[in-house]
Amino acid sequence: MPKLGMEPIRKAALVKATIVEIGRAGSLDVTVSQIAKRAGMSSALAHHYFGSKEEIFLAAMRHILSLYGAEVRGALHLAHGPEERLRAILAASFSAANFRREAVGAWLNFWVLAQTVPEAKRLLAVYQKRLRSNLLAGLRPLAGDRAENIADGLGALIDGLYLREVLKTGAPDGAAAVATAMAYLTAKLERAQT
Amino acid sequence: MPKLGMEPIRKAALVKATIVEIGRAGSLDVTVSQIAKRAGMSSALAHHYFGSKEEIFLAAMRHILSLYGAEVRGALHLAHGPEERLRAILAASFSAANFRREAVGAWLNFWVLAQTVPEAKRLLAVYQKRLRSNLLAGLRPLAGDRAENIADGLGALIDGLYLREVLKTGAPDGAAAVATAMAYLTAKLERAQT
DNA sequence: TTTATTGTTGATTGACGAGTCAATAAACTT
DNA sequence: AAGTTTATTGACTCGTCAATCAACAATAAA
Repeated sequence: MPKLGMEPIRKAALVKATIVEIGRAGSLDVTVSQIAKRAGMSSALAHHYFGSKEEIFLAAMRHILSLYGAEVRGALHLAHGPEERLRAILAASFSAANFRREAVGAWLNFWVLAQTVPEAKRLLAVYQKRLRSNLLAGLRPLAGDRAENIADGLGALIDGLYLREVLKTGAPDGAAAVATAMAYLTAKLERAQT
Repeated sequence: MPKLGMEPIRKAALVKATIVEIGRAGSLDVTVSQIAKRAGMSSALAHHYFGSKEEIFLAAMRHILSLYGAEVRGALHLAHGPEERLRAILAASFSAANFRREAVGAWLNFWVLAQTVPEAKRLLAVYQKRLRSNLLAGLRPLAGDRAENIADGLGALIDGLYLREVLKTGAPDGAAAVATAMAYLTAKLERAQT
């Protein structure tokens, strides 16, 4: 059976399985065996490819972060003008892919991971910084030097909407979240123009 | 040594120690022994009084929630008029007592706990509901039927500001958080009046 | 066809941790 | 004084889990 070039395939399977398992368990208390099993291999193999559980978690984080990043970039690419770009960022943030229960659960737990694991903290900081600078790019033409202020509030609001999604029962509603964030935005912008 | 009436004292000590340890560890991966040690007793005694680790966590949650509730109630008591009351809620939310690193860390982890433990979820839901109704009471006279909309956004914003505090390095800045939340509020209110 | 190299796992190790228990002691009751 | 309740702990059980290892299989390189 052993063909060559398995490494990327297995790694990808493990990353995917990790996100699913964390989402299912709702916590980082997931065993390597569970993850490996879901990914269709032995736990020994998981260790073989990643070396440690922590590395598996970090890889999963990078994956979620890069998925999100790609989606934002894609949406930004199609959008023209500041308003459209801002809306695109919000839409990507709450898109079906990112705002699904399992991803949101994983996200929350990565936040916890960041408290202990410096590399996890770093990754999250990168995400925050990128979001901030994307928002600023859209906001500056519209709000001038009030842009930073608005961007920080909007960033926190986005994170808060994610957080609240965790406690909700029933299917996630990305559209509602986008609406809330857009409402914040327009309120702030109208005010900035005065 | 054994005096009578130790139960409440020991329970209180354990609750306090739990919050400190969770804050320190940045996760729920805290052993009963650690908690008990910090509270100055054996782990067996902790089990004796609480029965299980989960019960200890829940007691700690109730404590934090009730501290917060008391602070809001106290602040509300002194405030007159809708605007003042809203400001009071925000000030209480980000007061030095609630917004300190260790409490924020514990808060985040209780969110995680809520994913697994129904009682924890219930407690968090109670908190959310109470916050919402407090905000609504202040908002309705100012914003009429847009109050609900604003309250939901503001609630999420508060949670988001907490979340972001976790990643920050350095001392927490409650005043800045209040300012951000107030800015949201005034922007929304001005808009509502139109 | 030897000899690496890569893929793969069952079994094992070693550590840690929640919860239990038996035993001891001080205080209260009668 | 004898008996009961409350406080307290060290030692122990039992389970779990991350990480390692020895061994085996298949492909590629020499």
